[in-house]
Amino acid sequence: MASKKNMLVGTKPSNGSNHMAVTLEMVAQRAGVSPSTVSRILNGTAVVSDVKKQAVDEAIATLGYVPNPVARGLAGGRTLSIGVITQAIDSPFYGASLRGIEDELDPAGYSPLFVSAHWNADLEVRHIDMLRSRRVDGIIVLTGRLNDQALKAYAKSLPFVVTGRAIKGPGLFALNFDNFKGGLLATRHLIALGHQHIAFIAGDPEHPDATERLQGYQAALKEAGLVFDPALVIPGQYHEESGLLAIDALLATGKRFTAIFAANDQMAVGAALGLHRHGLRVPHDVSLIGFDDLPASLYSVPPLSSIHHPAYEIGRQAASAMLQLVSGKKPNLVVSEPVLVARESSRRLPA
Amino acid sequence: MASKKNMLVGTKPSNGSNHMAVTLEMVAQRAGVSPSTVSRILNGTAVVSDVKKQAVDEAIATLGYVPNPVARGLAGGRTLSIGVITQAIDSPFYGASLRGIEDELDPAGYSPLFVSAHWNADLEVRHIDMLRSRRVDGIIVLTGRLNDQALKAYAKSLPFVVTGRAIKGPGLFALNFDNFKGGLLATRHLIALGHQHIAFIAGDPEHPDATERLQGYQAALKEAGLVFDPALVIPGQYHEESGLLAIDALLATGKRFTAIFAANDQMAVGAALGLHRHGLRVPHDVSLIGFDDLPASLYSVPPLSSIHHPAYEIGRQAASAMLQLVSGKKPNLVVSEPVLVARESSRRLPA
DNA sequence: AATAAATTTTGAAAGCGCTTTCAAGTCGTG
DNA sequence: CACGACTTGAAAGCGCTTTCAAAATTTATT
Repeated sequence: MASKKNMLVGTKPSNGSNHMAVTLEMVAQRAGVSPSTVSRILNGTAVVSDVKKQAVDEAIATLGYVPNPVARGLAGGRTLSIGVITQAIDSPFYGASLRGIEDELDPAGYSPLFVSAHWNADLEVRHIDMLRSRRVDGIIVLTGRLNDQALKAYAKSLPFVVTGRAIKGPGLFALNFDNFKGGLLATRHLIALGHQHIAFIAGDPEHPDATERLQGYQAALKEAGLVFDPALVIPGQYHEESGLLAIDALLATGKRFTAIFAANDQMAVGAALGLHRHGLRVPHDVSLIGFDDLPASLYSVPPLSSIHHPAYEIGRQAASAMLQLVSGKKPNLVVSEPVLVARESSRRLPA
Repeated sequence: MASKKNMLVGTKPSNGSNHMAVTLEMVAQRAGVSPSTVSRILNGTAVVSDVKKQAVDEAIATLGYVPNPVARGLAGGRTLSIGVITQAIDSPFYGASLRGIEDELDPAGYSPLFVSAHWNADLEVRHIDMLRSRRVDGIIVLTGRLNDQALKAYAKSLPFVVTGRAIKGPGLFALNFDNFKGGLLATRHLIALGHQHIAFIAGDPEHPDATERLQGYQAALKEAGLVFDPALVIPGQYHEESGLLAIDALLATGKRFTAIFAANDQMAVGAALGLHRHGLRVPHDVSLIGFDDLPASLYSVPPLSSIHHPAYEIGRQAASAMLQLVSGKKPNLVVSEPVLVARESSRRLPA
């Protein structure tokens, strides 16, 4: 029983795992077809007769064949990997988005490639180039720093999904969250509780979302007929430390305030500590509301009122949109609206 | 001026980025040498005459050549990527380690491939196989669930660096943190402050680190001549919720306690809220200490005393060890010792 | 000094595992 | 029985690494 050709055997790596590098060619041989046919079945790039398909499917099953993504990538095919540019891999906010991306990509057989750009446009460009050299099938940019122009240019050669901005273009999809409305909701909440002197701890003005939240704050004040006092808005950088410092700055102005709206939860937490240091109690002496509704905010003392920002969901949606994009479809998703989550850090102002 | 052969030109992708896919072959042609020579220079796999090396270096520079990691991977070479198995990409604790890994790998030209195993051994295996099919050069497992046996087997074919356990083997390096000592330190701190009735909120007994911390707690009690009361140790799962619940359980026992040691900061935070809900103030009524010293613990109200667990540093060290491993060296690192960070959540028991 | 032998540098060519033309082979139909 | 519509295989890459052997040097030998 001489084999027709030289039989392929596959190299069993001498490691414990029985991960026999079985190749497409071995599958072809086993099924009695050509490698091209196997490839076609795998990718559905052509019609193949049922008998052969059956034989191949069986060969794949018994051999436990798994396509090699690296070879695929080289051959010009897809690598089944998606680059994800985040600003900090350990950010409590983006972390949820990353998980969403992972959860969505995994069942589809795609792997995310996470890189942190640290709010630095140059680094962002470097990472995009790196991801392209690694032949990712698409790139998701979470609140990037690149200008729309550059993004559009990149999107011409590779699918892009971006969050935190409104932009359109071929091979480009954007998911934008309504930060203005969020700011509006937060401020209205405080106003509804009877507060008239509301301070605002702002985010980095470099971030569009930060200024949008500020605008929401101003709009709410205006619709309630309250005066906007610039002295009551303290600049911050979106991290805890700046929330802490903001309290000192705020108190130093000598201005009266009974409530604070922080542009994100991290600063709100810092502010809470700052108030505590000055002997001010939340919400007894001052009401506090944040923005983003981080998982941890549920457990701060007291639990922080906030504007829910669906980070996890946004991650899933971004990944879902990317999946559509790579399969040639046009994504059609809308990110959900901000919603107020009133907890114990804000309370009605005693009459 | 006829060119010798057919000149290679390189395909300029029609995208905005001027990312001209220049190949090694083009470099070779430009420098007047063979591709093999260029490859050898790039990888330092053989001695090359200075003149040629010079010519190649120049060609690389003017052409702006960047090796294609995908092709490299296929050709059996390295992919310059390291798989990293974490338990949850959005974990506040592991996040810091991931950042450390990223920071260490990046300058070396390596890219991390992060995947979450969600404390599930099966998923861990699936991910390891996936990473291997993607031809990563090594795998870092942060506190995995796999048994040492399996790990050793895997390490035979691919460098592995693991944290959270003590194990040795060829191609395998482990970084272990002294959880026992950490538990000892935390408990001693409370004892030194005069506390005699110290409750312990335990972590998931499935995790060795959790039981080690418990042992540290018991050892400290013993050395101080205090009795160990099993009723005072409440089981938990390392997340906030279980800290919150633990307080209810603790209070339900009717036992007296003036201090609590939570096996991690997340549970400590939950416990803080639980105490707050019951009208108990920290540290006035009960002192509280956590474990891990998460970045956020600095900003809880009041700032949480904790045992510093150098997550970021561990990440860097794991990556550094991996870099050594892939370059054939034997890593030689020791992870730093736990250190007590006393903040405002623990105070001396009034006499 | 001349040549043989041992070394070292270099290039040709064969893959790595898969995709994708391109053309040949099969059938069905008018 | 010729021709269009499909299915299938051969073969050429993708960009790089790596034998293998030839070419260029150096060292040894008489």
